[in-house]
Amino acid sequence: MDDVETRELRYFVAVAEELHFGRAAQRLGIAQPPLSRAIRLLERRMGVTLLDRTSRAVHLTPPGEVLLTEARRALDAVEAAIRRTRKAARTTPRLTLALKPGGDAGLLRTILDRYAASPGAVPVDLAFRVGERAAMVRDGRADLALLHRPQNDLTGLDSDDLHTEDQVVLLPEGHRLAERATVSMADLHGEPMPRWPEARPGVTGHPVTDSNQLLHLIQLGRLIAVVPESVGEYLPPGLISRPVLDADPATLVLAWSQTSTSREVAAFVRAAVAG
Amino acid sequence: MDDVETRELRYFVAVAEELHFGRAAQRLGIAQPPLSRAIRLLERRMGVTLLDRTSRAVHLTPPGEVLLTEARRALDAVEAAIRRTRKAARTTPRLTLALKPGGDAGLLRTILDRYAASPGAVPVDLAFRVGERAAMVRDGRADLALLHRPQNDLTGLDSDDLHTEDQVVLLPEGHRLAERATVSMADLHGEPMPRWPEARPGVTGHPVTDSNQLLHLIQLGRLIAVVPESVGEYLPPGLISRPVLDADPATLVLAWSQTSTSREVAAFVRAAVAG
DNA sequence: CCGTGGCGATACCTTGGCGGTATGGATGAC
DNA sequence: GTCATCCATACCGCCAAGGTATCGCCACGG
Repeated sequence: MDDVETRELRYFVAVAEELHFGRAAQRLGIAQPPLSRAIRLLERRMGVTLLDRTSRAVHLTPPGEVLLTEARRALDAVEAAIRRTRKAARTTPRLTLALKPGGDAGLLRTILDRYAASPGAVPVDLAFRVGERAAMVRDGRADLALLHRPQNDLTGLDSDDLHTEDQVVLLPEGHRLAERATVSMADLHGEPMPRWPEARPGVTGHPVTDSNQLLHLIQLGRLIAVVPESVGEYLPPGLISRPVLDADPATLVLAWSQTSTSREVAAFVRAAVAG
Repeated sequence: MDDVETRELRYFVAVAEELHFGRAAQRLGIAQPPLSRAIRLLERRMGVTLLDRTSRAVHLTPPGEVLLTEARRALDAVEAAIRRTRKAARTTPRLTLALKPGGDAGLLRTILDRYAASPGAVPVDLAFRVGERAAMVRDGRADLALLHRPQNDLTGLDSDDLHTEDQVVLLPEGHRLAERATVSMADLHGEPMPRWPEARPGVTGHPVTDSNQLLHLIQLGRLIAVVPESVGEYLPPGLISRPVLDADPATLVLAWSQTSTSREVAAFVRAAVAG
């Protein structure tokens, strides 16, 4: 196979995202002509036209669309390789656990204590992120993450279930559903819902980036949200929660990379599921 | 992140596999000194010692082991990107379906007919492989594969179940279990079992590469094997099958890449599950 | 203890190709 | 028609990848 270098893939991704050679070159920190040449060379070697260029506009061809997706994936894999290698070289191993603030259903304290008491335990760093937690595990920035099934995409990850709980809907006071003791998914149809970063493709809704923002938007009557009941236990004033009887239960899972061979990750998982 | 090129990863993988700079250089078609230099440069940029070298032997360090695994994965991703892009560029699309000879439980004829009758159907190439079918889908050599769950590792693949069947054990005539009408998994404990190429990590057993070889080895009394009952229907002389009552049923699945956006793959899957 | 052979590292040179600047050529806006 | 925009082409300089020759180290045979 004619060798394709990561540099060429990075160049292609930049152009494909910008759809503009000049801006892409600027983003890459090189001049435009070498970029044009590099892309043309890549196309010749692959024997495929990746971009339709007129002097007015640049478009991706269908194979170009494919390469954009696949090249991003390949570049992620290269980055993950480097990160995991560097991590493996650390003399003092540590674990990084990615989680959403408040997204541990109250279990984390026990898990951390139990892990810390196990032989060979290493320090655990907590990385609080709203979205991107699965991506962090995939590319090696985190060793473990607390995710929710089915909300998160667990592709490429191994996981163990920690806890399943029913879901509730968060409503502003005075909402038309606030008088009901319980609601069903059908009642929520048409209501504006949040879309978290890194949700599975196909999920639509109002983009939100953190939970305070979400609570604020609900309080203002702009959104409602379905969340695990443990999240709905302590709410700021102006918000109420109601059980959603027919919502799929949310399962809190502990996830880690399928490629992990780390003794520390295995020990942490053991501690987490032991209870 | 300091850019690492695929060339450097290929060089590292070659050295890590050969554990010998001279042979690795020969395999790569370059001279030994540039290879030594490239590896050293890679180590400096990553800030990690990957290889312990004495003038007598070369060993992988623990981070080197990690990089070997991860670099292979990353190189596979790059290759898959190129292959899928080229495939997408073909003016006359085709589908490639990887399957094990006889491993279709008799369903394939119907599926192919139904797909061929669907609008927009394209020619389907069949790739008969014993192992490696999942890998073919992952790296783009095949668009679809018939696999068995839980025997195959479906990581990175989407799949739909086609058919579930109970399993039987294949025995040579005169085997100690041959007189029994049925057996249980416990009865098979300690018996020599086959290990197919590309089995999930952790599965142990006598390596076999094709089904004729397997049948022959069973006939010779060297092995026994648990297989789906459709495989055990027509057996060469000297072999008998007995139901294994408590074996997990084997599910024949149709699998394809999670990253596939191909209209043709989607149509084939629809045709396959429609019945 | 001293050759000898095997192997990776070092030194030094050559060259391909990557990136830069200048400019051309096509196209749409007015 | 004129101008602006934007990608392609032409040409140049330089770095780094690859080649050859050689060194230094170590295991092994005698």
